Amino acid sequence: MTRQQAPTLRTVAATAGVDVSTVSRVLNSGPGDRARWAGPETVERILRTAEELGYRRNPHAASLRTARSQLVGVVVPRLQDFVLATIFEGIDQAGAELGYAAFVTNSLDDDAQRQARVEQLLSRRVDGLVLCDARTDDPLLQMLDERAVPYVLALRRSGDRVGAYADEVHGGRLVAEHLMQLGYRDPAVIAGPEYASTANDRVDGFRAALRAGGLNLSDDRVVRTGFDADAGRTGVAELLARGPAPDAVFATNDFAAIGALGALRERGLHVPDDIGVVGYNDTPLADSLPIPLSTVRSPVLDIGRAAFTLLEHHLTNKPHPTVTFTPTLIPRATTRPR
Amino acid sequence: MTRQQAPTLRTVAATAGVDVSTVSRVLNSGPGDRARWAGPETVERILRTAEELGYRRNPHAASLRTARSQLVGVVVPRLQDFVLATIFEGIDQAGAELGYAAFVTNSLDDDAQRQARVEQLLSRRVDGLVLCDARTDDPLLQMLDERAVPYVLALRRSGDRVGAYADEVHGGRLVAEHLMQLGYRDPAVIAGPEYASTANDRVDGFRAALRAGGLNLSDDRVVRTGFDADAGRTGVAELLARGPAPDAVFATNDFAAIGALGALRERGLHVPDDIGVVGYNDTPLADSLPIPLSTVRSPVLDIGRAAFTLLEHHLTNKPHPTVTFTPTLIPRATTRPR
DNA sequence: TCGACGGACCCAAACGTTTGGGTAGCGTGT
DNA sequence: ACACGCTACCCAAACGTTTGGGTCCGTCGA
Repeated sequence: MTRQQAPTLRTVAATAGVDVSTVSRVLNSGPGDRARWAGPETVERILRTAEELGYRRNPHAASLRTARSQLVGVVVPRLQDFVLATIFEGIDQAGAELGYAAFVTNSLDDDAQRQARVEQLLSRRVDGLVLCDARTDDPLLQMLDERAVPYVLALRRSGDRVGAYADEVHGGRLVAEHLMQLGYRDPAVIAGPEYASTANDRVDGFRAALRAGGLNLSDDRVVRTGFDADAGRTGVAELLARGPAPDAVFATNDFAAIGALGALRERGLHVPDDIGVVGYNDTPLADSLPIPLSTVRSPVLDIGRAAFTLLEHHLTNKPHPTVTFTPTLIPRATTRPR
Repeated sequence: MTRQQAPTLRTVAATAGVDVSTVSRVLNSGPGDRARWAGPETVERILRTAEELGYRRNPHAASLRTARSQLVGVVVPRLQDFVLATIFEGIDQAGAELGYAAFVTNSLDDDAQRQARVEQLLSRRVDGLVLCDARTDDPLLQMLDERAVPYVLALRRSGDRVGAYADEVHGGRLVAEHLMQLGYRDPAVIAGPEYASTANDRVDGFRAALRAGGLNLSDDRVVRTGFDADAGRTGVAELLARGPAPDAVFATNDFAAIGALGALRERGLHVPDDIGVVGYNDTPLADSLPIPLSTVRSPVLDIGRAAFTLLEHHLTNKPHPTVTFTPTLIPRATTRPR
C-alpha cells in the first residue's frame, strides 16, 4: 500500500468518470435530493467510488468557498467547573449532529481574557459564539452587537438577550419552600458574585418565596462571596460573626455548600441537626458526600443543547427565542424536618 | 459606517500599493525577517494599512494552501473530570501561544465513541491529536500508527508510546510511605478500571513501597472499580464483605475516596480514628471537605502544556521524547499518626 | 566598462470546494 | 416537423492564501 495523497473531489470525479461539480452536488445533497443531480446509477457509482477511495471533503476548502466554517466558539468562565463542562458537552453534542465543531475556551471571568479569547475565536472565523459568562452589564456583548457577530448566551443572562437559561428564580424559590416546609424559620444565604445573574436570581427567588411564606430575609442574612469551596467557608465565618447562627444556610453553589459544611463542622455545628444546608447544581458528588447534600438540579446538558440550537437557528435566520429550563429540588440528608 | 466586507490580502495590497505576495510575506515573517521582503518604509506602510483596515488572515484559505490547519484535537474520557479539564486547559494554553487552536471531545472510554470522535477530528483536518484516554492495549492507537497520524498521549500510557505523563508509580509509593510512616499496617486499595494505566501504576507503586517496608498487599485487599464516587462506596462495601476492615484505604481517585468516606461513615467507621483514607488528584474540594482529604497532587496543567509541546515538536520534526512529572503528597485530615 | 549580484519587488499557479450558468440529447404535445 | 422543456450532466470562476519563480535596477569588484 503506497503512501497515497488524500483523495480530493477531482480524484473521485476522475475515477467515477464525471465532473467534480457533479460529485460535489451528489455528495452534498441528502439521499432524497440526489436524483436531482445525476442519474440513479451515476449516483450509485459516485457514492461507491467516494467510499472506496476514502474520500473526505476538505472543510477548509469548503469554508473558503462558502464563507461558512461550520465552527462555533464557546466561552466559559472555567471548564473545570462541572456545570460548564456539561453545558459544553451539550453544545458539542448538538453541534456534532448538525456537522458543526466547537471550540471552547476559559475566560476566567476576566475582562481582558474574555476579550482576547473572543477575538481569537473570531479570527478562527467561527460562524457564531455561545457565551456562558455574560455579565449583567456587559461591554463585550455590546461590542459583539455592534459588529453584528452572531451569538447566544447560556446559563447567565444579560439584559433580555437571547439565550438558553435555567429558571434560577424558580430554583431559589424551591429551596425556600423546601426549608419552610421542613420548619426552618431563619435561613441565611451564601451567594455568588454580583456579576453573575444566576446567583442573583437564585437569591431573588429565595427571598420572594420566603416573603410569600411570611418570612423576611434581612440583609445581614445574605453574604456575597464566590463560587468555590473557600467562598463557603468564609461565608459561614462571616455569617456567624454577624450574630446568632441561622437555622439553615442556602449556598447558591454546591462547592460553596461543601465549604460551608466543613466550616460548620469545625465550629461544632451539626448538620442537619443544628443547622440545615442546601446547595445548588447537584454536582456529581453531592450525592456521595459523607452527609449527602440537599441541592437543586438544572438540566444543564439540555441547556447546552438548546444553546447550540438557538445559535444554529440564528445562523440560518430561523426564529430563536430564549428558552428557559426548570430546575428541580433534590432533597437529601443536609436538611430534615425540625 | 457601511457594512464593509472583511478585508483580504488583496484589499491591503491595493491600498498599500504593493502586491499581495509582498503583503503576505511581510505579515507572515517575524519582526526580524521582514526586511528580507520589502524596504523599511514599505514594511511600515503595509503593517499600518493592515492595522487600519483591521485585516485578519483567513485561516481556511491559509490551511487550504499550506495543508496545515494549526488545529489539534484532544480526546478525553470526560471533560467533566477536573483533571482532564485541566489538562485540556494546559494544551489549549500552550497551543494558543503558538497560534494553534484545540478541539476537545469526550470519548467516555467507549470504543465506538472514541473511534467516531477521532474520525470526526481527522475529517476536520487537525494537524495532530492528543489522546488522554489511551488503553493499555489499544487498537485505535495501532490504527493511528498505521495511518501515520501524528499524535501524542497524555496522562494514560500505552506501551512505550510518546506522551506527557505523571509518575503514577511514584505517586502510589508516596501514599504507601505516608501510611507506613503514620503507623498504618493493613491498608487496602480501591483501584480504578484495569484499562487505565494510571490506576494500575498507582497500585503497583503502592504495593512495591509496602513490600519495601515489609508489608504485603494481598489480593483481597485490592478491589477494582471505577473512577467515581459510587465506585468508592461499592469498593468499601466489597472490602468489608471480604473480612475484617483494613486500617486504611487508598482510593486511586478523590471521587472514589469521597464515596468511600460516605460509605465508611454509614457503617459507623470513623475517619481517621478507625480508618485512614487517602485519595488521588487533589480535586479542588478535597481541601474543603468536612474532613479534608489526604491526597496526591500531580502537575496536571503542566502535563497538558507538555503534551502540546510534544505534539508540536512531532509536527515540526523536532525531537520529542516522553516527559514525566513528579506528583507530591498532600497530607490532610483523613490520615493521622496511630 | 562589464558582469555579477543582491535588494525590492511582482506574477501566477495552486490548494479543494461550491455554484451559477451552460448544453446536448431526448421525449412530448401539437 | 418543430418548439419546448426536461434530465443529466459539464464548464469555469471564485473564495484568500502561499510560494517558487521571475524582473528590474542599482551597486560593486575586477
